[in-house]
Amino acid sequence: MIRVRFAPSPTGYLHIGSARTALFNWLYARHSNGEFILRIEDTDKARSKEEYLDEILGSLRWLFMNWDEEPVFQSKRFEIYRRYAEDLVKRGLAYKEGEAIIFRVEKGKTASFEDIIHGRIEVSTDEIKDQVLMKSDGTPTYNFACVIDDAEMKITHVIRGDDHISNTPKQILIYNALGFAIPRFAHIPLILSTDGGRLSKRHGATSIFEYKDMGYLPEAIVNYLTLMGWSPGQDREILPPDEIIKLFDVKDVNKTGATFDIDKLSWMNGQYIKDMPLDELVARTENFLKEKNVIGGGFDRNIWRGVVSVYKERTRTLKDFIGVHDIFFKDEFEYDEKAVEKYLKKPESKNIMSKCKITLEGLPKFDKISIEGSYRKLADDLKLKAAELIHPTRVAISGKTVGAGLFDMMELLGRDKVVKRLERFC
RNA sequence: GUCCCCAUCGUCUAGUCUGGUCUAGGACACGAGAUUUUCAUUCUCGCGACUCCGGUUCAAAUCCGGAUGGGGACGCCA
Repeated sequence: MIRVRFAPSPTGYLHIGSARTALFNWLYARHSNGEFILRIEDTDKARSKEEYLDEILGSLRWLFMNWDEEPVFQSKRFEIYRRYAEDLVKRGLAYKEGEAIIFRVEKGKTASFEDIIHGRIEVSTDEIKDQVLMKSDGTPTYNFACVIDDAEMKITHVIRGDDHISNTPKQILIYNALGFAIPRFAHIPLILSTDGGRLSKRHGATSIFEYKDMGYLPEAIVNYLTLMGWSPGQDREILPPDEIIKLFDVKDVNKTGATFDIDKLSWMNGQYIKDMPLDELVARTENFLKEKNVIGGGFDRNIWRGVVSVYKERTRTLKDFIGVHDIFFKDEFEYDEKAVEKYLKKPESKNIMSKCKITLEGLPKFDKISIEGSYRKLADDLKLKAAELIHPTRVAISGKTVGAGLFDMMELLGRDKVVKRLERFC
């Protein structure tokens, strides 16, 4: 039985890099019918916070990562670490220095391990200093608690970031001293920020919930993150979670650090929006708008359904739907100044808008086919190109030069709103 | 500074293990064009990379060595 773990430290939000580490663990567990365990590394009492833990767990759930057992908290296991440390002292493998317990590293040896991704890695123990096991304040160090927990939790594969490669030889020494079986290790490459170096706050959003907030879908994030360091081959890129689970294997993860590219994430998010069944997208956009407190009195789900269906092909994030919502359900929305200037401030503009208005008021039926017919006829009568009516109308009713098909928009808005908005420019 | 890891288009990657099918494939971005009432959709085309130097070989992106570059670690942080 394969058992992997994700071991976050609740001293900050779950960021992109950690989420990817968690994801690779989770994918590997699900792929191999194994177990995915959570261990909370809260030994640093000063920095660990409950709210961070909640956010981390919430982020994992949001990204579909379910775990199989109750999470293990290191803060509840201090006695266990102490016992192991005392035992090492008794056996002469560690010594006390004040309240601290320190592991003695024998020089002139080699600490080595076989990494699933990198192959064999060897380090001379001459490079390794004696290691603090228990700190003076009675808490264990990372490398000590990590070894004991991975062993006691029967973790078979330790999948973690590249930055832990140099910790591993130290941990190997402790595994051996304690007589524990050594798990398999897979050190996955880090995610870099655009200027190289670690991903950090300075270079845009790093926390998973910020991406949620920006209107990215969890399945798109999972898909995108998986592709940073792994590829299913056959030039495939859009893969729903189920498909990824089927194909993913840690041994296929590559060794090179990857730079996070939000443009590609956005493109991918747009693909997921485009391909999502309409009713699901309607529900999800509605939830998103509710969370953002955008939805007010005038909201109508049937109209929204129509709106979503004409906009879904051209929308990249859920957040884009906020502006769309406002156009259809609010009377006051932003007008793009330049667009107004370009299409509605010409000498003849008022006259044209008036004619449009009168035409629309006279229509027996206000559906897109009738509207389009009337507009094309009016353009003919005025000896104008249809575009010369269409563009100003679009700006007048939506404030923007871009959007869904104009006649779709007009039908969805309904005659009253369209006429009122045209009046603003008559 | 010491140790470790890595090295294909601007970015993510395929190919590297098992050398020839790679004058290096795909995607994002970018540029041009087409369609469309506009566009943020779609389609077509284009741009664009094997870090360098040696070696092995009939043949190297692929194997070996070195250099350079980048990243990581050197905490009683995790």
